[in-house]
Amino acid sequence: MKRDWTKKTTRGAQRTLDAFTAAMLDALTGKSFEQITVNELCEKSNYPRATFYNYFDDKYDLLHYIWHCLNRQIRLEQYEETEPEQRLFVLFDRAYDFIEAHQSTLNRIIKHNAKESFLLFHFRVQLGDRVREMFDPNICRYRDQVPHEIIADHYCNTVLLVLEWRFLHGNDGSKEDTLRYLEHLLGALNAKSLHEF
Amino acid sequence: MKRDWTKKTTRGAQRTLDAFTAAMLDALTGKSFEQITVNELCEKSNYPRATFYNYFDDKYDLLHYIWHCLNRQIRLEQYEETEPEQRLFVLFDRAYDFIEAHQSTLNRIIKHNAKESFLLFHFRVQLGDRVREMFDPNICRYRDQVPHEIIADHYCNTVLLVLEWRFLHGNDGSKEDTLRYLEHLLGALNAKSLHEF
DNA sequence: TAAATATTTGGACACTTGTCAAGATCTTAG
DNA sequence: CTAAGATCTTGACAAGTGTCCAAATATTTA
Repeated sequence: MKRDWTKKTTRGAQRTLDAFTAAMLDALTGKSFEQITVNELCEKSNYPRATFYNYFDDKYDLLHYIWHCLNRQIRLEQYEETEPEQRLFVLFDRAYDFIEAHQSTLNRIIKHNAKESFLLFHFRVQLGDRVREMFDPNICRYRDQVPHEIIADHYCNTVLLVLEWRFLHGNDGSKEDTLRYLEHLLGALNAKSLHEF
Repeated sequence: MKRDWTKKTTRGAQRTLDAFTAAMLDALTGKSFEQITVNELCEKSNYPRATFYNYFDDKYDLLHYIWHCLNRQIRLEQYEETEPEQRLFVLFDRAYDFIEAHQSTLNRIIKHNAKESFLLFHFRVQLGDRVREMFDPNICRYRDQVPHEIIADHYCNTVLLVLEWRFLHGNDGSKEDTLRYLEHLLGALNAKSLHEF
């Protein structure tokens, strides 16, 4: 990470970042991530190698940047307006809709990256960080019995589990079905709150 | 993966595999995985580069081999003798004891690899594959309400979550405490079976 | 034991990687 | 509009990567 992605960028820098992002996403629809080289990304985007390294440490860093941008598109800020017990549903709802909207691109990518399970791993890590903020110690129920970090990670894991089952493992099914699975797995912890919704 | 690790190796081959394993583990106690080069592993183990590439595709492949060997040391075969409902406890029990036995080595490694979260990711993937075998469709309860792959992954995730909290995130606590957290998180799905144990 | 077969070794090769510093170009405040 | 300052481009570099092949060594088979 050569720059702070949360800071504003100049128009020129944004153009360059967008070009590398597009080059990577384009490359990913044709081959696996491991096969992609920095040279190739520079050829696709018509930038010299040194420019790439101006922005990113390596191709993994670019991937993290891309996940970061996509992650930002999942708007979870509204959870502040909702009851704590319903934040889990907000997370599921927003993430489901977001992934569904990008499903065709996603399918093209995983077609060539079925075995590169770490590809989406860092997307998961980043989302996990945000979810952990949603379920801080003051909000988590059962905080006397189980450490709140465990609760937060467990929520995050479980939401991502059902989403990955639905979108990554080629399973069809309605949003309602998927939600039902989620409710079942977390039944013990907050059955009431989810069912009430 | 240049060879089938499940097949028997000759004495000479085993000596070579052991040497590269030792070299990698030794290197990992001094620097991060990313900083380690194949050249370095060959110098440490006094083997030529070509020999390394005889056995492994790259350093990631060696890491997978190491996880594979460690994974084999966690004996889960006994689950066949137990009631299906208690297999989850067997998994927790064996994995806890195993990690505890290797805690000092583990600590030295994560000291230099705190941010390389993918380091243990593939260990997790491999263990996940074994856990999925433990909870096949014929065994999982609630199989009519939630797909069994989801149940199996959820079990695996949750066991690994509490173990990672305990051993990777620097939290102290007894095995009993850790088990209690696990029971709580999975309470809805099999509270009875675990409590009965 | 000796010949046949397989594996290991060392060096050479083409390629990728990440860094650097000097120069070119774009931005923006005055 | 212009000059200072920021940003981008460029080619060269040292080091790492993965493959190949022929010679050396080890293992198996007759």
